[in-house]
Amino acid sequence: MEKSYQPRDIEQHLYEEWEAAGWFAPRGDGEPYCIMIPPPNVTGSLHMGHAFQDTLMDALVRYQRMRGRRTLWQVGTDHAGIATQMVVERQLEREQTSRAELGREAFVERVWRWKEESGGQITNQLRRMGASVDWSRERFTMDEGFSRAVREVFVRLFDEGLIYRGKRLVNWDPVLRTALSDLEVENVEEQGHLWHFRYPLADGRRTADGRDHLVVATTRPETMLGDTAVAVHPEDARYAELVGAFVELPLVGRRIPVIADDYVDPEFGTGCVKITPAHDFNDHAMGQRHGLELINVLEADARLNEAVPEPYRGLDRYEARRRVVADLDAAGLLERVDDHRLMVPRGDRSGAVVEPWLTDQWFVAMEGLAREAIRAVEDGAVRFVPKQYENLYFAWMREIQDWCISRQLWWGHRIPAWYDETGGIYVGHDEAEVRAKYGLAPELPLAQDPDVLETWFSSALWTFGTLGWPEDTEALRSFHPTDVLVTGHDIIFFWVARMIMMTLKFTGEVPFRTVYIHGLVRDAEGQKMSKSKGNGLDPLDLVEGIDLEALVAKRTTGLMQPQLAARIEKATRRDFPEGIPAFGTDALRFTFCALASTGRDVRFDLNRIAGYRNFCNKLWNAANFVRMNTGSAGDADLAGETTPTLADRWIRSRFQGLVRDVHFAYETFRFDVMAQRLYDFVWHEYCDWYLELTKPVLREGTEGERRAARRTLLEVLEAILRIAHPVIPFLTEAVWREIAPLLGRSGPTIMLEPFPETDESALDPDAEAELDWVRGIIEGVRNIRGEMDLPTGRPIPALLAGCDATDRERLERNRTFLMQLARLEHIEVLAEETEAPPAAIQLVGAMRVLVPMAGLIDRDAELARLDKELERRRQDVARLEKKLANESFVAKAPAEVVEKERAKHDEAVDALAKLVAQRETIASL
RNA sequence: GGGUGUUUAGCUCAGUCGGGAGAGCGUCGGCCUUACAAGCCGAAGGUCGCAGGUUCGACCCCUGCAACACCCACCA
Repeated sequence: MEKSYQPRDIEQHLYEEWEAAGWFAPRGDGEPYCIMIPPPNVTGSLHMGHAFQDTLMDALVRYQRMRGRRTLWQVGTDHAGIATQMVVERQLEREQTSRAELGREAFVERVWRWKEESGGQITNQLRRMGASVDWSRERFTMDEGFSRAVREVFVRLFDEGLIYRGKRLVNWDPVLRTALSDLEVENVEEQGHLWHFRYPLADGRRTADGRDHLVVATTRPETMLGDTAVAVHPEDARYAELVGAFVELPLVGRRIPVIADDYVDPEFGTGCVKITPAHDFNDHAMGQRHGLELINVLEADARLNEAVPEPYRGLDRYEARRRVVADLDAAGLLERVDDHRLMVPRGDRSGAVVEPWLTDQWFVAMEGLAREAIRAVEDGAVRFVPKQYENLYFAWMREIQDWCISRQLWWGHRIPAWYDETGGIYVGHDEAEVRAKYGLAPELPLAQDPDVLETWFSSALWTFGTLGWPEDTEALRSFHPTDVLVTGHDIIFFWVARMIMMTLKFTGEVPFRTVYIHGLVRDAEGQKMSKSKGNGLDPLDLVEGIDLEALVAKRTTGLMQPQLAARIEKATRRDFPEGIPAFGTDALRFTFCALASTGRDVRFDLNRIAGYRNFCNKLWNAANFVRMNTGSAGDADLAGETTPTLADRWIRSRFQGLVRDVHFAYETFRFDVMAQRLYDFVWHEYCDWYLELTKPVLREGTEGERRAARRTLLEVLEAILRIAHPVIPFLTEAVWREIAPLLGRSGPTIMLEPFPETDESALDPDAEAELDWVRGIIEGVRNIRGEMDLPTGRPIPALLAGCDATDRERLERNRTFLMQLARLEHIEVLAEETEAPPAAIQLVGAMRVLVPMAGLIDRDAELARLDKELERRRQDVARLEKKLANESFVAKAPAEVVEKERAKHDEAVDALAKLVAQRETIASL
């Protein structure tokens, strides 16, 4: 083994070996356990969020695999319709061509080629993270089998009337020129204006106060060309007489009615609202209530169409806005313009302002599906961790709208619907089936719907589609429902809810029993990591390291907004002046686990990963020590008689506590607690104490004691490796292969060894109590040594005063430990009748630990130290006295609590008295 | 407008059953101590966001408020 920990030397080749050996596939006849990976975009790359969730899934999967479950971690990628199509379209743009120029077939062909080229990147990154997914079962959402499942679902939903086609007002992205679902629209607050226009009253009417016009306020002037009414509140006295009257729509000249509708807020603006039923969701609803005409004034690219007066035709919507405002102003109809903050709907991929637009689209009727899915969570068939996400889920599901699933894209699952020339709709797996199903003549011309399904429609089938549905496969029977879904809260609606609905509908089962929701990974300032902000980190850069220049280049190339490059570069040079060192996969994984506390986002801080890299190094070096003391260098006979020391009994007992806590942490998805316990046990118990206690035994112990120490060193280390393996698989595997043979374990890999289970018989409260006693003395002496600046190398004498029989026995049993770890010259019990020499003092329970001052300790320094301690004890006593003097405390608190406080009080009083006496002694010197 | 989460040491975060708060990093002091200087030993550092309430007792339970973050929503 190398002297220092070098992750790059071990990680890569171990993974290749695991994969080649087929150890990731389900094996054995244990109870099945299954996790489905949230399929990443096939043409994307691994970001911190992926690395985070993949780490958590891998820990769960490795844990269950080691516990003997027949474990499947299903892997695959998503075709990610819009995202992927956008990437390829941008490539075409650079080549001075376009998808229109290529044509549909060639374009789709081109996307497939790009998928083949780039699709390996994310799976390779997944390998580098150590993910123990079953590659032999890798799936893609557009592979033949999965596509069949998608068509099957569509056809069945259509045949049941749960999928329908209709002309509806939908969210339209005029840049991508496709419909979007409500979820794909982000409403962002932006600064805009509120324009006040005068609409002249028709037929010579006047308002009550004598004006000849109404004033409407709008944030969308250009849509006025499609107005078909002006609305007021029915109880608004100002306008009551005008309801039923008409205004003349400026610029257009159309007579439009004044209507009353209680949607109108009389407090806002003037209390008059222009109504454009074809271009606003609220106006559309009102139009339906009042039978208003729908006048569509926009083309697919948001330019104005033939329905508007000639001067505006063909103008972009913003150009039209300027013209409309200018023309109204020129006509004296612009009353005023206010600044106004408003929510602007933008497409989540393109960033374009989305238009409500009337088009023919396909929808899924959600109400019934949602009802079942709500019940599944209410009944606990699906459980969210943390639980509060269930409320979020319920809130959305109870207000659910029908789902627009058609997209005007070319990359995706083509909608399995055909039309005849009269608009008749036929749905089936393919054209032949459609003709047979509907009894259509072979010569009847049919054309397939040009649109594709939204990506989330297919993702919703992920848990059962990947296992072979609609066939009744062995995999489906074994692994469905899956056990846990690990995902971020940002896709609860997009994906989790839809999976629950679709899976219940088609399998009658829930897709998973537990949904573990993790936080989002943010940068050290708490900002969301994103390419456009240039604050993202590539997990592999943390694993392998990257120098500053390369990092700057990576963050500033290919930006959507190149003008940000300078700022990003500056921030990068500030945050990573030395670049990023190579921390290794294990350290990164450990960090993710340690940061994964429940219900909050995680700030990724380089200091944390550096600390956990140090932890890996610590474990590596501990293993080094164990090997040096147990390998062929010494006598390796571990089989003979052993005489365990206190240290051996203690560490085995403590290890049981670790095992118990780690199991509990996995059960409750507290990866942070698990990491904390591993860190604490390995570093502060095994290394700081057990290894140190072992040194004198190995040097001076009897043969039986030495053998016991070697065996315990090895056995506990080996068990540590197994318990830590799900988190830090590489380091543990590398070390385990060196260590295990010494214990006669011959398995080929740690990943198939059993996970440590609790063993009550190893619990040893006596040993734990006695070692606490030993520690108390050692720490007492160390405190004196540290406070008095006595060099570690200089042995000092110690005396124990106020000892009872147990203390004396313990001293004799543990003299070697005390001498060694406290670096003592000698240690003796001070006889009852003997007067103590001037000494620095530490209290250990009722006992006093004394370090004689002669020649070592300065009187004033010791007085200062004593005063500090005295002050602390005085506060203790005061607090406890006050508490016990409180009659209602004594009367009402549980007896054992009162008793405990009394004992604490007595001890504190006793300690204080001893310190006071000691202070007098020292002061009189 | 509605909802959720967060607020604990200089920083990043734990804190289970209500019984006077912990870790890592950083800081300060001492150590090259035969596994590890990516280390060892010791120390300092807290008005648990604010105000009330319940309770013998509150970081913890209740109410209100504030700040920050996020989600949802039709105020033109």
